[in-house]
Amino acid sequence: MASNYDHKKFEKKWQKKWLEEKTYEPDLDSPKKPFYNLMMFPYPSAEGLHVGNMYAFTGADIYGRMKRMQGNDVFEPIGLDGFGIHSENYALKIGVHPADQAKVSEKRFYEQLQSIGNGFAWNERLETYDPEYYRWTQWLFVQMWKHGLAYRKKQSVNWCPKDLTVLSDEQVEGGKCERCGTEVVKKELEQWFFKITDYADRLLKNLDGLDWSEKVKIAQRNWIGKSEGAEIEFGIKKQELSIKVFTTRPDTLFGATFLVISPELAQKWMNGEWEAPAEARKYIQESLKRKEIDRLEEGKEKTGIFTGVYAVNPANKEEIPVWVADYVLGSYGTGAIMAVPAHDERDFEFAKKFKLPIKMVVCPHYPAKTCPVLDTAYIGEGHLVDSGKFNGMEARKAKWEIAKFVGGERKTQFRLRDWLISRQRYWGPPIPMIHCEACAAKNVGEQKAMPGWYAVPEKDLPVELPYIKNFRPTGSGVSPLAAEKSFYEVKCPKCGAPARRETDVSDTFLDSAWYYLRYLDPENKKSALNEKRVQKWLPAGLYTGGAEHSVLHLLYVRFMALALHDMGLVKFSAPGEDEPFKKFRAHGLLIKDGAKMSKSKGNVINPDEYIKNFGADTLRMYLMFLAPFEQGGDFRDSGVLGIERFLKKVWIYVIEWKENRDRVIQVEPRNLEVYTENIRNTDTTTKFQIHKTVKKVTEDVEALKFNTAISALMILMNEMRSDPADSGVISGKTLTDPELEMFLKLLAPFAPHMTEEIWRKVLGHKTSIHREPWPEYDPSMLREKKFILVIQVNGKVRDTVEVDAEVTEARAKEIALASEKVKTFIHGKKPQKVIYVPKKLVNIVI
RNA sequence: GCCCGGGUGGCGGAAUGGUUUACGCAGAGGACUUAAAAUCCUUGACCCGAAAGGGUUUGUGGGUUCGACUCCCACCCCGGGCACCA
Repeated sequence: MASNYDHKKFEKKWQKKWLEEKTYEPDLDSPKKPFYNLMMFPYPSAEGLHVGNMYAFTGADIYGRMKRMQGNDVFEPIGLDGFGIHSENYALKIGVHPADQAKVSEKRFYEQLQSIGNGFAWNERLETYDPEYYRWTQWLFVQMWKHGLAYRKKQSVNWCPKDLTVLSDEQVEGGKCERCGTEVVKKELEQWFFKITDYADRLLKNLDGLDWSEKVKIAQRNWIGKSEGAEIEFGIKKQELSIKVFTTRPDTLFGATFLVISPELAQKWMNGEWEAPAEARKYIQESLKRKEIDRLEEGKEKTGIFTGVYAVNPANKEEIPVWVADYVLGSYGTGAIMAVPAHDERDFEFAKKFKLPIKMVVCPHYPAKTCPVLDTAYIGEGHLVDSGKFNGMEARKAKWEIAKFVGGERKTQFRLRDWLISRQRYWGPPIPMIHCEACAAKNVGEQKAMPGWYAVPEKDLPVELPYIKNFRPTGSGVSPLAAEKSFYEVKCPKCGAPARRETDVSDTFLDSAWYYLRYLDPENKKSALNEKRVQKWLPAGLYTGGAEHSVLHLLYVRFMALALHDMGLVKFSAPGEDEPFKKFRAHGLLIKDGAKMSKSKGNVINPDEYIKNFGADTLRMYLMFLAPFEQGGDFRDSGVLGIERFLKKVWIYVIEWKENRDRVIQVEPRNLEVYTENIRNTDTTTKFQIHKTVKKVTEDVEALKFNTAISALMILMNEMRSDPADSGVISGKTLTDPELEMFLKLLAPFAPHMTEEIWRKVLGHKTSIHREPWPEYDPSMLREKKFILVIQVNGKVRDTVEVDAEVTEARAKEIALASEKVKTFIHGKKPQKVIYVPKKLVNIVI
């Protein structure tokens, strides 16, 4: 008798079997149809895997499983992004050494990742904190250095005064530390940077050719922030000085009624020959101190002060005052702007507050000679007025002419800044650089601009992270490694003099900027990557992950790929291709009962319990059934039951189907043919449904719409179970062997364990269902013989009639007009129009 | 403020110009059972009506169309991201 499916018995068993049989290990060296199914690897920074991780991995895995069955060699690796501040903070929180915690987390995470039933290629797993991995992360740093893409510079960084540590930009939320809520201050520190700005243009341009979630592309475009404009020089009266400003609106130059310089630039002046008035000096110093916090305060009023200096507007030779204000950024453009209050909201606000003149030069109601000043800045199109010889021109068209007129230089600015790569923390790959005082004094070194600096020779890599007791952040702006003499004392690789090793570690995002390359050959002891395999497997077929990485990981990883490509270190399969991921899809966010899951709310779902109670198959399907994958979903306990029932029904159906079939064969082996033939002739609705489902599921999985794919499988199951077949020996409709197998294969990516149990133990196949070819539908089976003709009167449905699929237009209209129900709405009037939509409806307009 | 999503039954959602609410959950009624669970069957937007039937309905208001959840315009609300980038 058909007993219930017991997931506890089967899931572990098949997971083990898949490992033994290497079901999900493709031939990395000679794949026939390589398909790299990559998903963002997790960072183990909590008690265990979050159900949100499982959501992401399951969706990607279902897609990968279909691709595998469609004949691709699918490579679906997994690993741990275990280095870095997330994991270190977790270790600090629970009071364990990060290196010890890593071992615990590794075991725990891998067990959990095993239990969700993904088709991971376990042989290729990697951990970023493994010296065999970070040896090559350091090697990449050295390559960046050698190619002039890594440099060192003094710059202000985010500093949390409570946690006594540097924070990365992404750890600053609304000007506050994401962990303790303390206001972040700025601190000047010497830092390592990667020249991502060199690639700004390419990173932007390449986006057009990428098949990525549109919101991610938009986020990257905004982050790169390309602006085309001009640099225009303003002379300063009575002094030899001049001020250069960057503007995207040279057409409004005649409306520039004052200049504003940033406090940073003002300070530079003060260090030079400028005698700042005491008031200004005070303002500059104060704003330099609290700038970052103030800027983020909502509804903050603009502040500023007059410098006492006047400049000359090069367009009309008018004298205009120079102000210093903190709404102008020192790090963007030239650090100075021309203020055109009539046509810029920020300048308008500033002019209003300090009663500075506002002059309209772009007029929306041309041909008025002058234009009244509006109560907000006018940023729209219009014609120029009050602009000398340019009067009457369309503002947009005059843009470059005016710039040229005053000798301005065309310039492109990017909002993107160089990537700050160094961290004053412990748990990361030490930056493989050595500084020699002796060489510095002699002004020699590997890079002219940075005397005394040498990369650690490649043969000496990795620079191992020592196991030290005092791994806590020091608060003094240096890494805890700076207290370890045995670590930092080295000899200069050039002159042999005593030198000092860099004690900062690199950003976690560098670890994750190349992991996908290492996956292809994680054991490689000779080089960072296996060029042949890289060329075969990349660009990846699909990359999936969270949208929160839109402008961090996803930008860094592209940058590194471009840089490696230019260094000649990687070549992808298509000639000239330099992007690693042609297709990227962001999964949605999983929430709980309408609210975000968070530890403070206590509503974080632990997948373990659900796997234990319902099984991985049920949880996988439930997560995918919630909503479209790219939209996210709302996790509610009650919904799990629906999937549990569905899988139970599948199990019972198959068991009964098998028992029934065996009984037929037992009586007389030849009966199977007769039996099958009978089925073939009796039931066409189910056959139609099967082929329709194959089409639907295939298309939906391809589009990552797993929710509707599951719904289609349910509809088919309901159909299979309805109306006892003519034979009367089995409840529900009877399928032929190939038909039942088609259904099972469609279900296999969603419920890999149960379908495998059925495939091999119930149906007796020798090899895995997950290596079976994906079912194809027969288009001729999809043709319906009849359809429901909808009859409308004035667009409202009044009747429906089942008609032959081949019905002619004339006949359909005739049927519609003959309908009794329709007649009562026509009231004997003559229809003005009768519209026929083939296979759909007739609309009678009266 | 700007950018991106989204607003459809009691709930998650389906439908991208053609029967609104597929599929699932919860609910109601019934069968089986000593009983419960499980399972199965029926029902299932709202209003009027005993019923037949009719009317209304996809955030709001307008428009295009024979026909609009779907396209266009304006507005409101929710979620997410960016935030003085000149």
